[in-house]
Amino acid sequence: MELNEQIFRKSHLFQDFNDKDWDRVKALIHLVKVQKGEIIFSEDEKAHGFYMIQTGRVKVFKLSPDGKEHILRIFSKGEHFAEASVFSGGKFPANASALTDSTLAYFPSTRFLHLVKETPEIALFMLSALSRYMHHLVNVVEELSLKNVPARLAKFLFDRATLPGNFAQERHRELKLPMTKSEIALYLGTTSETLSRILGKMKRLKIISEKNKRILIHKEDALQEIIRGQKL
Amino acid sequence: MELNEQIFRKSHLFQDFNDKDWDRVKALIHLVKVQKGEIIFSEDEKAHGFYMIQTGRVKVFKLSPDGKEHILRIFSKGEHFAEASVFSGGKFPANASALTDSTLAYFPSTRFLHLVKETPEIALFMLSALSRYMHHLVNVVEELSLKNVPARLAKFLFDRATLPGNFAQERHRELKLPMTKSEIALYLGTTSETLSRILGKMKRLKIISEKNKRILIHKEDALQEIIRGQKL
DNA sequence: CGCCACATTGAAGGCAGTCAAAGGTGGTGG
DNA sequence: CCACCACCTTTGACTGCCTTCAATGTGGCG
Repeated sequence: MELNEQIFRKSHLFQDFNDKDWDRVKALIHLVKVQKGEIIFSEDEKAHGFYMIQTGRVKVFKLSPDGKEHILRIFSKGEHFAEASVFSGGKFPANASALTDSTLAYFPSTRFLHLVKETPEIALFMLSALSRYMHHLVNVVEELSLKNVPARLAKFLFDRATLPGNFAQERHRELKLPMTKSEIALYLGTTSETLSRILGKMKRLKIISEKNKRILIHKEDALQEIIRGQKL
Repeated sequence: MELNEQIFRKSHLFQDFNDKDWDRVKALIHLVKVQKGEIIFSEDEKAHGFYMIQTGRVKVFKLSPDGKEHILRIFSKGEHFAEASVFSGGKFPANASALTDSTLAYFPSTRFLHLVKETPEIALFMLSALSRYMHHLVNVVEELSLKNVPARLAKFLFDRATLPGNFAQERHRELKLPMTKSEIALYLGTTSETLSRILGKMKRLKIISEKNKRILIHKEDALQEIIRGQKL
């Protein structure tokens, strides 16, 4: 196991760094290997640093008192998480565990803060990254409180299908399900049963179809209507 | 109408600034007067700067396609909002309007970014502020998806009652309602009718009582149980 | 082949939203 | 000073989305 620099130098956090700055960042990194299912950190634990993924996938999630789980986000190669806790100087606001065996680059708070103070560009990159994530969270709040489950699912499907990398020129948009349906349900703040029912209804209405873990979107306009609140 | 410097110099964003740095910040400010109900900015409008409140109260909210509103947060004197959009360089993620006649200090993005580049301390303060707000948003997401309305209300009451400034040594915790009940309902992602019913139930169970816009908490433990998911 | 996790389907019940109407409250102007 | 008005709050009845519980179906893998 060793550091794969390319992955990190391509990340939006470090992409504009010159060799000198990058060397200083690199010096901070501790590589950490975690196994599938392993807890990386827990809510309310004192935050000591943040992570960037070299290989594998990690989920960041909240637990309710009775054990119900809501996945806030799933991170994969090149993405970083828990960076906010470095600056708030407090506790982790959520839990993180590995979905697959993973290798993580760990950046300790104190040394990283030191670096930021000496390199204002880093601060601006991080501000930009945090701002974008905040924008995302605001949208999550909107969807949870203002939209019903069909709308949230429709948006999820549409967003995934229009990601760069999926061919938009095709007659029908298509997406690969990035996680199990149970996980998607937790991500959308609902249950697998409800998700299954709504997917079933969409299939019956021929809005979508499914074929070995891939969803085909047949009626993009109908999907848009549902996102806008049109009842299914 | 003129700039009240003290309010801003006491804010956590600028509190550690010396006179020279503050003068540079001050030079950026445009004072803006808005009337009750006036829109300050709208979602998806190009973000051009951020605001800090000199007097008055402002709500930041999301609208669903059919006009339903969810208040993300209410800001008052000395607080700043929309700072994230400065760094993401994109659009406002939500709407803002004045709850009362207000005077706002407006900081244009480009000039402020310039300042940040030259003053690393500001960057750190902003990182810290954004991190805390993100922490808050993550909690909002948790509550919306994992907790029912009674739990969200109970947490709201408890948090308000334990704010520094409210006397914790009193036998019964107490809080002043910071906004109308309708606004609280929107803030909690529910309706005024539902809020009214739940408050009524809590009063009937003698968990709380209300007396001219103030809530008295009689059974703190019961409130905690409700936060933890105990049914009302 | 049989296990196990994931997925689907059915039935039942509850939480909360909507609609409607009545009661309360504060502010304004006559 | 009080009457009016606008807005907020409360209460009732009803509806429906979604969760929960339970049972059955399915697919991958040792």
